[in-house]
Amino acid sequence: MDINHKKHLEARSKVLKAMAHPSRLFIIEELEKGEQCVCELTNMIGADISTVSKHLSVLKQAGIVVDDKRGNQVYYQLRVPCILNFFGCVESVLEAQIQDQTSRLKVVTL
Amino acid sequence: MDINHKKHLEARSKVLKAMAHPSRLFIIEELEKGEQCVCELTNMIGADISTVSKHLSVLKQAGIVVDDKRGNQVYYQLRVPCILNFFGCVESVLEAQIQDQTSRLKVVTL
DNA sequence: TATCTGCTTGGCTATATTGCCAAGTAACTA
DNA sequence: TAGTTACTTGGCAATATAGCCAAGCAGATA
Repeated sequence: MDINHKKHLEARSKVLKAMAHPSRLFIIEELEKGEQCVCELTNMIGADISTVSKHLSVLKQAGIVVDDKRGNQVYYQLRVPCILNFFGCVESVLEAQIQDQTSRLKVVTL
Repeated sequence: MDINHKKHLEARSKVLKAMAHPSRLFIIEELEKGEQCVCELTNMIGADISTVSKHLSVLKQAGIVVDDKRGNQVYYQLRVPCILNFFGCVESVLEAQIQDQTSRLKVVTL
């Protein structure tokens, strides 16, 4: 595995890691609908505003969102438009898991 | 955010989290080419075999790979065929990052 | 049977992540 | 100017993750 490939894998994994949290996935979903301020996201998520702010900074650091201060509010929006597509495969994995569980259940109840 | 949505986000984030490591991304890439035994992956990654085995068990737990013991070797393969597509969006994020860096460089060198 | 190979698991330490509270900052408002 | 709102940052404790070594186990081989 050459050094460039290694760096590329590290870069990819950082993006995935930034997305790999329920609240951050929720934020991404909401931002698909349009920009949102921190306070609105905080209301919807129901955690401390400092926690939400830190999640947003993780997403920003990873290049997934950008922020825009207007007045005393900060609005976040997605930086890339394709995140929705992104989940087709995650869903396939989840469906496969459900099939597994179902077939195990069948074995048990036979 | 209702409870079902929350569970769904948790399930999604578990899959992403399982993928969010350079060695595990490497494994996924290799398995796209076809099944591999633990020893081959270990050679390519260059870590302890126990480390690689644990990475594989993370991927298995997440439903991304399946294992098949043949003789005294264990072969792993992808459980879902779509992982390659999956990265289109990650790449967009990375490209956006590079654009950012480039434009910052331009500002500096003007 | 004894031993070797391929792999997994337990145990450990080092490091990272999460989420809250408290403190700090910036922009409005009285 | 003083106070309020919206947000970020620092600090802390709890928890999770990563990687190595050592030990265990299953299957092949002598």
